[in-house]
Amino acid sequence: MKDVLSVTKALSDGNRLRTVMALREMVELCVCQVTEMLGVAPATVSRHISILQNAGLVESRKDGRWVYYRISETAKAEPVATVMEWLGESLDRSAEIRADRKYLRKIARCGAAEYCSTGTCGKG
Amino acid sequence: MKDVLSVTKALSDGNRLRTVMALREMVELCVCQVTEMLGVAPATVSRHISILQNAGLVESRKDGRWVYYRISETAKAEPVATVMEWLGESLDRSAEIRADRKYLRKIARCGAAEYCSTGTCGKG
DNA sequence: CTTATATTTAGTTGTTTGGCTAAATATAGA
DNA sequence: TCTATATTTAGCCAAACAACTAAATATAAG
Repeated sequence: MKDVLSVTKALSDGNRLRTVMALREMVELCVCQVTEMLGVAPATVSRHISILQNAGLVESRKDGRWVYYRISETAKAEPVATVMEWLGESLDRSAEIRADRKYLRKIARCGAAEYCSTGTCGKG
Repeated sequence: MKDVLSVTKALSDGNRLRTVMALREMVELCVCQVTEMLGVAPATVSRHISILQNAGLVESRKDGRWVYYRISETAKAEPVATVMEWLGESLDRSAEIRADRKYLRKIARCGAAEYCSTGTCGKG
């Protein structure tokens, strides 16, 4: 039951739901990009993502100064894929998630690194 | 997003997960039966069940002094059915849920009313 | 009508959780 | 090496939450 609880608890916060949906949309994002999207402190985002990671929903890849996160392979396979499918069906048309996607498109125009460091890509 | 959060929050507590699984197993249970199973105060169970009900996961039927709860029709239909399916796949073999089922079989030998009121059916 | 039982609501308490800032860690680049 | 940037960890605070008890509500039965 602990495994199931770690997943439901991970998904029982609005900022974490937004993060999961953003990763489903963009395939891969670094912490600073998620931070921009959510509008909360980097430390807070880091903690949210680690909760998603401990639940097995996301996995990471380190590249220089950046850590990129994406939906984990186990989250794409059964039985957790069932939940992810439900999230998609239930949130794809949600106003908050649509607004996030609009914002993410702006971020995606530049590489993650450029976006985070230079501020030359509409950041802020 | 609020709807999705109400469901994930409802499922992010161990006693509520046990309650949902019990209702999946037994079709219908009154508050006092769930109270026996969980081993917490009736008021606590009542509050847990109302959270499940507000999330649309269970529905009730009043019969005299008793209020019977069962998995709601909307929880059996898409898209929420997807989540319920995941719960089944993930928890059917869980130790806690198996123990609950064993206990529920004892309760099921008598009617709900008899079990709760008389104490002549192995209650306690 | 009175008592007993089932459930819910109200109010209290300790724990968990989400947010912050500050400090620590890791890496890139001057 | 020294500085700047990205991320994480630690520590703090306020809000949310799960548990309890006591009281309120509803119904059945004597």
